[in-house]
Order: sequence, then structure tokens, then C-alpha cells
Amino acid sequence: MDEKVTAKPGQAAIALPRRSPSQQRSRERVERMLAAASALIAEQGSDAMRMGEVAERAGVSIGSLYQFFPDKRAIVWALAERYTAESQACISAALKDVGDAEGFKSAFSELVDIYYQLFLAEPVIRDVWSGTQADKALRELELGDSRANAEFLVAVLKRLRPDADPVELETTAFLVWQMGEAAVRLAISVDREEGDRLVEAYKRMALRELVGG
Amino acid sequence: MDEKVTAKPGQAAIALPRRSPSQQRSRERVERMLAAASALIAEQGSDAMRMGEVAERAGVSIGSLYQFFPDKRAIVWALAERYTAESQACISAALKDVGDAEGFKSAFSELVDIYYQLFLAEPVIRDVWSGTQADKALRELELGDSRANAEFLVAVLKRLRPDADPVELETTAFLVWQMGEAAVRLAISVDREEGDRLVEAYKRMALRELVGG
DNA sequence: TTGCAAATGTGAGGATTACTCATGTTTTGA
DNA sequence: TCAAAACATGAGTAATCCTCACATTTGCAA
Repeated sequence: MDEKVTAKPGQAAIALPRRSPSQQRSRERVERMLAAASALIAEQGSDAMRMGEVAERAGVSIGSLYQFFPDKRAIVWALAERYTAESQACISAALKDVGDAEGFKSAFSELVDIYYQLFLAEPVIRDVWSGTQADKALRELELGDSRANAEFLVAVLKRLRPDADPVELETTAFLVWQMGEAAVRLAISVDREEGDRLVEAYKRMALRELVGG
Repeated sequence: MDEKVTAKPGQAAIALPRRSPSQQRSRERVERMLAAASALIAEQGSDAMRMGEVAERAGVSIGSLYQFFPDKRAIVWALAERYTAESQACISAALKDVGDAEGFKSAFSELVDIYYQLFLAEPVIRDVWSGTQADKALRELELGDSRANAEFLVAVLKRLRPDADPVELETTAFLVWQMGEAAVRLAISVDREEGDRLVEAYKRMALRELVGG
């Protein structure tokens, strides 16, 4: 519960929370830290976020910050996990009781919209994601998540198209999922109108690929 | 030619080369700097690249490094520009004399393969790209590049499908292009066999969208 | 050739910043 | 009631980017 992370500057291993708050007081303080970090990331991005500033905004000392987070990235990662969990829940909920192709189409469409809205509302998510791109270990982790999400798609598709080649189905689902993430990230980078168009175009493209015209 | 870049820690404006080498000797030294940087990025990523190490490997002093590059990111960016230029040349060459749908299919396929090979061979490219994701100004720039590349696609598509809605064509081409970049980045993140499958799947999907089944 | 201005080269040191640790305070539980 | 565990603190450490005052080399006009 108190691992020594060598944390060479530059590249560090993935570090889990150093200590989880067990008292009411400290739980509240950790919440304040996360809220402060979230606000700062939304304002300027996690790269420009300064640990001292996070501590100041949260009304705690720098030492307290490091009591619960082994390093800067851990804070960003902790924020990310919340949204990851949230979106995973959305996925399984949306795809759970899909029966036919039409049902799949509307469920998929709704799913993409939810993702889009989530990304629009939470700048932290994109920030986290770009962080994972730069870091090999985190990228592997993110890739695993993405693969797991694609499995939901595969499960549904196997029901809808039992005759299809499983390997190809797997490849297609994984690709389509990743394209979806890319499409949403692209959509939030441009103005709203174009973003909406891009998301709709992605839906068409994905559905054509997954369940045909 | 000697702009003062305020370069606040954290986030800085895009800075162009501070001074271009005009003498033979300094040109060679700059090449050595770029080569050293490229090697270090390939080994550990640009984040872990230390300016001191670049200087040491290139056999120059730290001061010389900053004589020609205003900051760390400028080095990465300089490397990126070479590949950007190279790939732009590929695109226009590949798509220039496409006449019919069949010609487009093979040209597009070849184009994607070239991109894939380029990314496989040059770790720097991915690194640069992930850097642009984290930085707002660079992301805008990259997005502009991407849009320009998509225009090549649009131009060809307008010839092949003169009756199609221009706005929709534009949206589709932009999306397909971005998906292609995403697909290639994904492909180089997994093992070679799966990567190949993903790239092929992308080609199928893109071509179906662009010129029909 | 000579001499000077521009270009280039140098590395110790300034400025930031992530993170540590010795020390003090509060809470818990028996 | 009190000791141990949890928590809080912030000055200090180490790493790193980048600057700047000064030294050296090169191009070139006289």
C-alpha cells in the first residue's frame, strides 16, 4: 500500500494509488484534489497543470497530494477511470438486449451519440487519451480496454450474423470501434456543425460495414 | 530571424527555427542534431528525450542546439515536417492520374500501404503525432494538413462521382482520411499479422464508402 | 593578405517544477 | 486513556529546459 515507485523523470511505470483515503476527512480532501485537477485540465490541459496549483485550489498542501497520488499522471488517470467505467456501463446497457439488425442499428447509433456527448462535456477524457498515446504502457492498457469494448460488439454481431467468419468479425469490430473513437475525437476538434456531420457519417459507414447496407 | 519566444513553461506558441544554418559546417551539425534526436526518439520516445543527450550524441554543445531550435518541440517538429512532405508527395503522385473507379481502388490501396510502411519504419512519426494531440496549436496545424490531404481525395471523387453532393463528399473524404490515419496508427500498435488484417479491413471499408461495393 | 562583421560555438548557471521526507497533528480503536 | 495508525505540512532535493555573456570561426571587402 506504499510502494516505492522509482519514477525516473521522463518515463515511469504505471503506479497505482499510493494510499487510499480511509477517513471521512481525507476522502473529502481527495475529492477536492480531483475536482481541482479536473478544472485545471479543462482550462489548460494536463500538461500545463501544475501540481502546486492543484494543491492550492484544493486547499491542501503539496504533500497531501502525494499522500494519495504517486505522481502527476496518477491524478489524470484516476479521473479517466471514472469516465471509462461510466462509458463501459453505457455500452453493455445499450447492446444488451439487441435482437435484430434494426435494433442493433438504433442501439449503435444511440451508443455513438452518448460517446460523443461524453467527450463534448468532458475535456479531461481527450486529455487522458492523448496522454495514453504518448506513453507505451498506458497505450497498451488503453488498447486492452478498447479490445474489451469491441468484444461487446462481437458478441452481438455473432448473434446477428452466425454464419460470418469469427476472425473477420473480430477484426472488423475492433477496427470499427477504434474508428469510432477516432471519429468522436475528430468531431470534438472541429466546430459543432461539422462535428455532427462527421459523427453521422461515421454511423452510416460503421453500420454499413457491420450489418450491411 | 531571432524572435524572442516567451515560451511560458507548460504551453508555448509554435516557434519556427530560430536561425537557419547558412554555412556548410553548421548545416552538417544540424543534420547530426536531427539524427541524434531521431535515434533517441526511436529508442525511448520524445518525452524521454533529453536535450543534453541530443547534444552529446550529436557532438555539439547544448548552446548550439538552441542556436537552431528554439525549443525541444521544434526538433521533433522539424523531423515531422520531412515525413509530412514525403507523404504529401506520395498522395498527389498516387492519385494524380486516376481515371475510373478501378484505377482509384488500386491507387488508394497502394497509398494506404505506403502510409502503413512509412509508419512502421519511422517511430518518430507516431511520436510526433501523439505530441500534436496533446498540444492545441499543433493539433490545429495537423488538422489543417489532414484536411488538405483529404482535398486530394475530394478532387478525385468529384471526377468519379460528379453527381454527388459536394458537402457530403467533403465530409466523407475527411472522415475516411482521418480513419485511415487512425487505422494505420492502430495497426502499428499491434503485432504485424493483426496489423495487416486491420489495414486490409480498413481499405475494404473505405473503398465501399468512397466508390461503392 | 588583412581585418572586421556576421555567423557559429560553448557551458556554467538561472528558473521551473515534480516529488521527498522529517516532523507535527488528528483520528481510531481497544 | 493512550498508543498506533492515518493524515497533514512545506521547505528542500534533484532533474531538466533554456539563456546569455563571452570565445571562436568563417566569409569577404579593401
